[in-house]
Amino acid sequence: MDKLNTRINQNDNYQSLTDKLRGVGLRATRQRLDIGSLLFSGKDRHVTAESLHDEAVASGMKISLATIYNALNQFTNAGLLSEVLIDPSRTYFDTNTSSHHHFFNIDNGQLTDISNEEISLPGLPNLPEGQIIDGVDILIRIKPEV
Amino acid sequence: MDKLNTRINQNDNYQSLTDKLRGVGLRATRQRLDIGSLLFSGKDRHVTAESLHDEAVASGMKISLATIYNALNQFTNAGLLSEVLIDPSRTYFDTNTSSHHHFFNIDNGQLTDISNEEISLPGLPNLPEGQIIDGVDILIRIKPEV
DNA sequence: TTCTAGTTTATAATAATTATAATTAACTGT
DNA sequence: ACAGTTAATTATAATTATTATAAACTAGAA
Repeated sequence: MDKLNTRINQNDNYQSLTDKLRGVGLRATRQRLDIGSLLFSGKDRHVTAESLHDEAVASGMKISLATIYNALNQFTNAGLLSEVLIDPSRTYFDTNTSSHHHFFNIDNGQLTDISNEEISLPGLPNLPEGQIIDGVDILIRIKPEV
Repeated sequence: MDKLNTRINQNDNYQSLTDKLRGVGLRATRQRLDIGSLLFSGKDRHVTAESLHDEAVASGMKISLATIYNALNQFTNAGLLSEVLIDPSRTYFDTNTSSHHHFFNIDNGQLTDISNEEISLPGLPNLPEGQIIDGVDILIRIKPEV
């Protein structure tokens, strides 16, 4: 019954997550719900596969790293996450999928969102013939003064 | 003498490259001169370690991939190249080290420079307290119309 | 020319990510 | 609730990009 209670509670707690996953055509598995509970519980987040796996393990969740990779890629393809270009040696995922940009603190690796209202790009260059914009990424690298 | 002629011709052709390398504190080795001749012969270029190695081999140059990696990183540290954030799975190097930005054609992977005059970013957001800008990267992803 | 610190290179090591294939679990219809 | 089908999970191997190692080589100084 401990197991049953957990199951029931999880289903309760995860109902909106379940809807979210089904809404994008993904089965609501325990692992995806657990991952989703870490990613989509309020504030926006930036994670790597490894950081998220560490966090899941620390929370007592039983999920393999392969599943984390799969889920992050599936969530991204489904539009629940977006990929951020920060560091060629690691892929970062952002729970904020709206159009926005980033500060990257080169001193400590911290990533901060910049909302679209805080920045403007009025003078867009002429696009090559026959091409249209798919997206714009602005990364402002910052460092401590002095 | 064939070998000698080659040596002499290379020294002639590579004189300005030799100066360039010495100017940044790097010895003018045959391999660095060969790599430099591919990178700095006029128009600006975007390369990966592997693409440059393929090109060097195709030109009959005898350079190991490890040396290409070493040279690209040394050139970058010395300011002769800059690194571009395009694709987390590969590092791109740009011979254009002035402040500028990029179009990235998501359809064919082609990278094109956008000069600073073609783009403007007037409304910079407020920086976090005590932080200053180290650099700004703008990447405009484009794709074929329709 | 000789000496020495810096360089090259084959190779091994590392690190992030993806592929494989067998087990397990979610959904669909009954 | 049940069975059947399909998809997901996972341990593990494979792959890929990159960096480290250490021995052989070489550029530039004396």
